Amino acid sequence: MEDQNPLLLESQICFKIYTLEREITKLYRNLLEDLDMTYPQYLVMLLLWEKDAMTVKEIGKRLFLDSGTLTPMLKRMEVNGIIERKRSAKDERSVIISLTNKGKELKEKAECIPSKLVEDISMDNAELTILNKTLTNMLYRLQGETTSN
Amino acid sequence: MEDQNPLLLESQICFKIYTLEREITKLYRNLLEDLDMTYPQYLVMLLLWEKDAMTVKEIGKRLFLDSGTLTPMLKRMEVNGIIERKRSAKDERSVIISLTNKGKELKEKAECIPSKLVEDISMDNAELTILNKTLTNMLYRLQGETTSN
DNA sequence: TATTATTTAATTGTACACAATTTAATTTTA
DNA sequence: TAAAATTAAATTGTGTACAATTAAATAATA
Repeated sequence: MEDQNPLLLESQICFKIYTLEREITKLYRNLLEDLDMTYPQYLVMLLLWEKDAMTVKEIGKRLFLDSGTLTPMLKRMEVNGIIERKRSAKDERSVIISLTNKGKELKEKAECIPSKLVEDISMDNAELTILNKTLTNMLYRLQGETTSN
Repeated sequence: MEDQNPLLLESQICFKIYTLEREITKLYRNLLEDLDMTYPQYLVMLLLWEKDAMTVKEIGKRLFLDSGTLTPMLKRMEVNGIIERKRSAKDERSVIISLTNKGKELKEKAECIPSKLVEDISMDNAELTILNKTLTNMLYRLQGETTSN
């Protein structure tokens, strides 16, 4: 099973992660269609459902996204009426993102998503646990390099 | 280690894959900077270095990308002088993508990339093998659903 | 305290990604 | 063979990503 040619596309784990990410986004696209949000937007909502009212900075830190991505995305979410954006009174540099009532109400409709997703993926728990561990390990190594500057 | 709240962000494998994909793209960005190409463009080049002259259709099938992504990307690669695009004489609907001399010459400069990447990731072979297997499995399940329509 | 440095978002510009539609060419079939 | 169906790219429109820069506010310090 050794790889003769390191340039051979199929042998590359990175390509699989690249492809898998898009397949997963596709799954979420279907699951989130009713909620009228995208996967990255759903990630923001997960944070806010867990703890309402966070700054853009905090959200960026948790999702590893910068303002160039978040600012326009959060504006779209504001237009859709699921979040509010307002400057912090304490520190005018910061923008606080909080849920609207509509945004809060969506939580209930989203509760079923993780289980549906696990169903779609249809892998047994043992394998998922190993995968989770390996991904965590890999992520730790890569982010150790990247976030240290 | 069981998860109380299934909506908790950190517990989600999908988020890790989403994050990992961007970390990997970041690694490639650095490695490919000299070659003046992006990661998706590099994937196209891998295919062409392996077998020159493919249609857009074939490339899309291998990379799971559609013409909405490929057409503008291939045009950029053409502008950069690494590939050529021309209509097939046999079937005017198809566009054949082939390497220019500059594109062929880049292969040599790219030979070192996989090893550098493995170095950056710095995971042992056993773990990489398991990861590869699990990713393949997961991909098989997801694409089995998605590509069947 | 006035100046400098840092921090937080926003902005600008480039490059994917993909759904949906359009256009042109080729096949199929009535 | 003419009409209908299919196929391959291109186009249109929306939504991330991210590097690099800018603007405004706050913190640090000379």
